[in-house]
Amino acid sequence: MSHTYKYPRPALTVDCVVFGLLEDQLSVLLIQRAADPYRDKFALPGGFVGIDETLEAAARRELAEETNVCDLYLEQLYTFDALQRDPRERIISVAYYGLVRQVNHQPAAGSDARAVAWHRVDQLPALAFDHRAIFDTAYQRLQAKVQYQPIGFELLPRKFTLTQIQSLYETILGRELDKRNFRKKLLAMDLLEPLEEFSRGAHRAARLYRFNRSRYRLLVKQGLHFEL
Amino acid sequence: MSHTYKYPRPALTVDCVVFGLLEDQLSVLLIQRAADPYRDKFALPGGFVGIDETLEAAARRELAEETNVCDLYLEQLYTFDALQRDPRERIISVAYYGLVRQVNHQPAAGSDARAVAWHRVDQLPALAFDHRAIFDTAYQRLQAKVQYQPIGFELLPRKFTLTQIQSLYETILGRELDKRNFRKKLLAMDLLEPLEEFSRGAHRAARLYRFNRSRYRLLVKQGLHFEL
DNA sequence: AGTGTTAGTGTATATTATACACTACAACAG
DNA sequence: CTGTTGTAGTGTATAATATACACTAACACT
Repeated sequence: MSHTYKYPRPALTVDCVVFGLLEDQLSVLLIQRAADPYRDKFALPGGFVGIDETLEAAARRELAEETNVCDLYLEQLYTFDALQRDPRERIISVAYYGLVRQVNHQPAAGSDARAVAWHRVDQLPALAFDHRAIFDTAYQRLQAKVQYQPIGFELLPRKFTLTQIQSLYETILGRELDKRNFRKKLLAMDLLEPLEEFSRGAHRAARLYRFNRSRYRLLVKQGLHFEL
Repeated sequence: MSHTYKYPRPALTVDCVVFGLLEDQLSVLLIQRAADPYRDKFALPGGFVGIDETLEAAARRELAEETNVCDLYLEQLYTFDALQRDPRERIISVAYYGLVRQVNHQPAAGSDARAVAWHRVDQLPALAFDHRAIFDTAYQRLQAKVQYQPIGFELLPRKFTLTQIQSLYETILGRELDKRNFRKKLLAMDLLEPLEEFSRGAHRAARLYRFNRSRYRLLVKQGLHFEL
């Protein structure tokens, strides 16, 4: 199981910036490395790309192996290529960012990872390699994207209240939004299906909504685009 | 000069979608392949990434070698990773898109290329590999990006008239724009320096302008962003 | 001197974004 | 069972922005 090439090739990895809501705080999934280099340091989950798998498949495999997280929205972010980003050898890494709906399925440490945990984006520890730069790129992209594509819903449960989604947007964008204007705009897009279900708990119950994915696809086809 | 790795690695290439204006038509730089696979077919310029060069450096090197084009705006586009995109072996390609100011420096065929030429984007021939998909992605990105970042200027000479830039935008976006509104918005951004020079030719001379890059950077820092 | 072609300019209207405050309802405590 | 507390839910007036639209100015050429 050894392979010879005429010219030396950069190694190829994927790294994943997975966002989720932990106690209503935007958080990122980090592992603590079990091996050198950067042993014990925090890092993004990721690993080498097999010869017979797509990048996205590699990202999903590594996430499952290292963190036990699966079934998530994943999208390619950027390819990081600095010459010295890894002290071992030349490694080029294709970064993906992901959104998970429930932070329920507790992440479980797997191979290569001493521990896995969610970390609030405003309280990140120092990261290994150039992972801080990768994270920054992902966070910027999330902030930009959330304003013109309805990906925020990927972070919420399938049924949610308008208040929930508003506070999600406030968390991501880092600023407050006007309740009435937010609801007006959001409902005007006609992407949310009101349900006959209501939230339970102390205080007045709020109506639950569901994101209508097929309606979204239809609107995109017709040239209309979501903008918040 | 032979290298052994424990596990097989995908090969890594860069491909470039270089846009330019040829006779006022948005065009793309294509080579005609000199070697198999896809010998004689049209393709995007590109090639393998060396172990000691960044992706952008590889893109610039390949462009210079194959097409003699240099000094251009270049930006990473997307990484293409389908399993069978190359019939020879597993190759992952990082695509870049570029904008060149003058289509003067006639492209000259170099290694790997039988011929190099500009092709209007609305009259592209069939392309080798998955290069059609790469081109489509690049064109979409250009159309999207031109509306919120002033990259269009990279396609024009350093001194240009308002009519020139308007018709450039019309070409890229594929629709007509209102002259007065376009000028109003563009000038309101305060990114163009009016010069005391005028175009020459048949008919009334038009004032020349210059893009003020440092002013642009300043505005971006202050949170203001270009939007057309 | 006249003709043809492009350069250059302002205003009125429609659309969209913003700012803002009260009532309705449910749970819980007493 | 009633009062208190905390969240849900709703409309309008104003400001800002986008759009639609037509004529005069300047130069080159005949």
